[in-house]
Amino acid sequence: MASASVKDVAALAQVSVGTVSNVLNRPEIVAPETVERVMSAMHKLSYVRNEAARQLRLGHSQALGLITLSGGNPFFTDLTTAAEDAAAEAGYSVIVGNSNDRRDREAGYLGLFEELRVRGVLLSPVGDPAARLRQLRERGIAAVLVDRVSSDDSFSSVSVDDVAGGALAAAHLIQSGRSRLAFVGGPLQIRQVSDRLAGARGEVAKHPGVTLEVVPVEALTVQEGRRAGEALVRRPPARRPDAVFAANDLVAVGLLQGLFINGRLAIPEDIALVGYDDIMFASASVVPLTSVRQPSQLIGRTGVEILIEESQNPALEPRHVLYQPQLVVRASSSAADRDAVSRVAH
Amino acid sequence: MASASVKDVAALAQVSVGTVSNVLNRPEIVAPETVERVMSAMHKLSYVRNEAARQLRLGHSQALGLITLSGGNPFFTDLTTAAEDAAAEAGYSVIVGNSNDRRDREAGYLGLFEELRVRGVLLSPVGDPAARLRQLRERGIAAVLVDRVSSDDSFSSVSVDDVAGGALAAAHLIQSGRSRLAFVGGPLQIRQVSDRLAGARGEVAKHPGVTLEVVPVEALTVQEGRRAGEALVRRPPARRPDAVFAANDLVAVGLLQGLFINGRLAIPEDIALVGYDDIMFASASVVPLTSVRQPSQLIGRTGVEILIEESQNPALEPRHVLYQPQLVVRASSSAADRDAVSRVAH
DNA sequence: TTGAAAGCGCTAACAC
DNA sequence: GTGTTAGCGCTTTCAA
Repeated sequence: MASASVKDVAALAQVSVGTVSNVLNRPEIVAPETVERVMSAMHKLSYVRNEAARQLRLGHSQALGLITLSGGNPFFTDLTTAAEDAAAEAGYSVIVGNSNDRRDREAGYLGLFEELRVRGVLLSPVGDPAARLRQLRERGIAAVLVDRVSSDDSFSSVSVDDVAGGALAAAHLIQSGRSRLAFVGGPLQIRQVSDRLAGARGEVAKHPGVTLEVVPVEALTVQEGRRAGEALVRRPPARRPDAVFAANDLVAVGLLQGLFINGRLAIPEDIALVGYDDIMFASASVVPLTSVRQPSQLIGRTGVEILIEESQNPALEPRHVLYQPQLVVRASSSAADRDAVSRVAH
Repeated sequence: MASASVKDVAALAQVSVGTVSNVLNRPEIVAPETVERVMSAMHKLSYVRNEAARQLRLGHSQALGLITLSGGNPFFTDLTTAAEDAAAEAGYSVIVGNSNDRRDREAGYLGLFEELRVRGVLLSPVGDPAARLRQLRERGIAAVLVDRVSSDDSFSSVSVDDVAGGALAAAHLIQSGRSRLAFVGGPLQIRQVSDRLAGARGEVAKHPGVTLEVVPVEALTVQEGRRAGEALVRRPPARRPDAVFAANDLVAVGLLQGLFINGRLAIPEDIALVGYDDIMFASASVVPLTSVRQPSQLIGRTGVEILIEESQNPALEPRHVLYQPQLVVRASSSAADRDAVSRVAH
């Protein structure tokens, strides 16, 4: 019942605990015959190394912390899986926490990771945690941001150009002949959200006569998107936008439910819709969704790689990797695409 | 740089380390004025408790392990979130791992959790890990299964009646007038999959003239579903099923892509489709999906609650909680529903 | 190649 | 109320 320790193994194998530790960590320096004997003792006692003791002695764990904005968003699950794979290859494990866009939850995980003495933290920040991250750095914990923070360039970042992505979406809508755009997203403290909006604004500014309205939502979820869609439907038609850019695909899917399924507006005829992330459900939604694609797996993998390098060498110059997003056009913004599909349906 | 320890705090506050430990763990037994002094010293040194040392001393961690079958499946993300909430309320944290239906990955996480000396493990098993779990139990680590394992009733379980769910789906399809059913799912070693199939088989057996074919897939993913759909499309129409029951909604969404979007078959006219889980994308898919709903959050919460109780009292009798699934009918299996929606679209 | 011993930071039992 | 101390299981010098 009480777990066997190195001591028990040593006793059974008739060697010292130092030798047991050596077969665990540097088997090449101990005599093959001794290795054999120790291994068999471990097996007999079903010995399992105590990670806490190891970590206490070493001064830090073999884990990385990852804080995502939302566990339900396929963009982050893809990113997470890739991060775990990259970490595993380097012998690290990953502890994942979701802040759900809340500063207090982010702070909570940062505290937990600090107590756990993780080697580094990869995070999609809510607001601006730079001060907190500097404190972790003091303690030897590296940090890499998914999406850089404005106030402190001393932390490496891996991001996608969200301003460019927002511009891409708005330009496409304007080119399709739309002039009353709405941006549905929030909270604006999230950089991804405000950048996508800024990109769209920049594009709108280039086209006189085109307007952009902001419809705020409390979170980037299907539910909030549906609520926003229902509110839009209740407006008199003349006051409705003719195109909507959603801050992510979850919101876009919710808008589809609110506008199309419940609200009975035609997409894209009445309102054209563009989402963001190109999650795997985008192409299979009730009206296939035009979306801005991000390389989620690449972001996760690159982030972990930089994090591991920096945790091993804190003196490294911070790096800022910026990937470019890509527009994927489908039926929700293009009548041609819509008809191609709906003709088949009947 | 080197982290401050209780010793440093004690020195600065001019008390002993025992007192520092007491303000950390039982502040009510130390004089208010002393608490004050110690707290301020902690703050000055930005002291953060070393969880590894605490855990080493205590003999176990304050964490629970959770192993899901798939991180990309919204059913499991819902379950996970609810589990985390329930754990947090009781002062535990949750470490999550995805086995992706692979035994070796499941074994890997079980090993990691054992090294971490977690208090308990909640898992959706691949195959039958009962022997391994008994070994963890020896070490004082409790286990609760999401979906019970046949070979050992001594572990508590929280599951949904998958046999009933499969019967529900098949009965609905047969009642809608279909007679050549196909079940798309796999691997069959996963209990959820084989039970859903068994339920469907039982229902089919009651109706002479109705057949059920099994179309195996390697994993319950959108990609595998799409592949299966494309294979079905390539068959001569007479050899195609007139109804498909997918082992989960991810597969169903993939089938929708393969059959409808790429294959240009009419859903439900040519093939009626039923999925499983009722994820939030089911109602917003290209043809809204009929699905069997499971109480994912309730499962996660109940599982954690039982786990915590059992980790505190290993002598408890194992419990088996069984929830009932519920059929949600949408357009993918019912022409009436489909027309209601598609009429609006034009 | 192996053994002996110190010490990582913490908690809890016991003494004062 | 507070101080002293042993020891959790491990790794890593240093000696032999």
